[in-house]
Amino acid sequence: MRLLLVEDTDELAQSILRFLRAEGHAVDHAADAATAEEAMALATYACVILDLGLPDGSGLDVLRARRRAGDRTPVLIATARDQISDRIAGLDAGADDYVVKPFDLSELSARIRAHARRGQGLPETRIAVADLEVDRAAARLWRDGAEIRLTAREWAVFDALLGARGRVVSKSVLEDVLGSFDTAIEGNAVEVYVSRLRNKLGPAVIETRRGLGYVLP
Amino acid sequence: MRLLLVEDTDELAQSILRFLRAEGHAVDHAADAATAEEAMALATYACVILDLGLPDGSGLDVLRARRRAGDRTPVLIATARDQISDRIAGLDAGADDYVVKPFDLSELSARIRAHARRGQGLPETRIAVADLEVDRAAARLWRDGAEIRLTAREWAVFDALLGARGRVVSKSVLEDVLGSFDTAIEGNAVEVYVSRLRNKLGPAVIETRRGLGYVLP
DNA sequence: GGGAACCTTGCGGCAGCCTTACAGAGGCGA
DNA sequence: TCGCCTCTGTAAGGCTGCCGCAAGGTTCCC
Repeated sequence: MRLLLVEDTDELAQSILRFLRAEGHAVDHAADAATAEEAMALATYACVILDLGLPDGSGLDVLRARRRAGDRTPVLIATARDQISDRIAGLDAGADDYVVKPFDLSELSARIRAHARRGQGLPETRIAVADLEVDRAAARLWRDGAEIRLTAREWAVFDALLGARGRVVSKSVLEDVLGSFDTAIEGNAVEVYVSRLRNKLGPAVIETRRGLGYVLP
Repeated sequence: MRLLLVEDTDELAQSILRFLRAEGHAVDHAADAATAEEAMALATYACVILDLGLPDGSGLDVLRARRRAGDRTPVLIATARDQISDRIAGLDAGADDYVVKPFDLSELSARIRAHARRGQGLPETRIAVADLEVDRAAARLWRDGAEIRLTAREWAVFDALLGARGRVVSKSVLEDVLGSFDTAIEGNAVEVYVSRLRNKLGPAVIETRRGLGYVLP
């Protein structure tokens, strides 16, 4: 499969390239953010391995820009062992995975297989819903730049509707979202949460389909 | 969202459960492979966190069994730092990701979000019926881009006709469809619903076969 | 022309939904 | 430990509009 390696340390890059090519992959190499962005715009890759510390800018910016442009190519971030916050930022920026440097090459290979195999289908992290701006990964949302705060359960219901956007979600599915095996839900809890959400989000965001469930337009 | 934690070390399990529940997730807990398998068969999870060292068998076997059964729920493996071969085996068995123990809880959470997000990217399946556009999974339909709203029973009848497209559906079958809600049907209810559907969908969509039933061309 | 099958419309009853209120659980600060 | 606050789930009451029947009209076939 066709891969893109974004890595500025030449020695490391060469050894990774050698290994992946030996495995039969067609691998392109970009040593800086500008080249990487250009390559991703020009070609379609099964997977991109992205180093964060690039000479001409953060790899994260490249990633965000591509995601904003609707690109869903699986991206695997390479980071140093102690940069946990980097990893989280990376995942939230739309990365699919990360590997910790120094990484085992056969492990890298397994991860590439895992991600390329999946096809794809990664939605952007910021989406517009009615007049709201929603960041699913961060579990936050805004209207006119002002943040609207949801409680944990309110978000759980809203997130379930987001995940099935455009499709009708039955009340029993939403009950499932709210309850586990041990804490079952009875009565009209779902209705109550929909009501509370409408109070915060406005009445037009969640539509009722009598007898069927609820939809996010 | 609804999660499943498979972890046999009780102390660790409790602290993860507490954390994830505080984030608003509905989390089920399984302490052995048998329980885990049962839970995954019974409920639909947004993501599963799977420990490999279980008392009654390898978590990998559970994973392989589910994948063989066609289950695509995102699975996140938890493994000890030095078990690189385990990680590779896990990814190749169909896992989507792994975290290394001991892991940072907020990092775990970010990874769960990243994977659960992806699990829902189902493509919508729209089909054309006469001059209508129909999405059966979403229970919605459109003409010229404008949505036509059906009530629950109207949709039940229309959906039954869709499922047998091209074949004649007898009135008694449609009565069954309507009766399955729980109240028995008498009289001309089916005719009434066909009439209401024709009002909304146009007269040419549903054809009458006198003495036999109805067809969708 | 007559009968059977089907279509259409109107309407009361009630299921399903919305909203508000409230009590319990849990967290937090003093 | 106590009080305060937020979040959560249940209960109760009110309202909306869907449901199914009924009645009368229309089409089809013998």
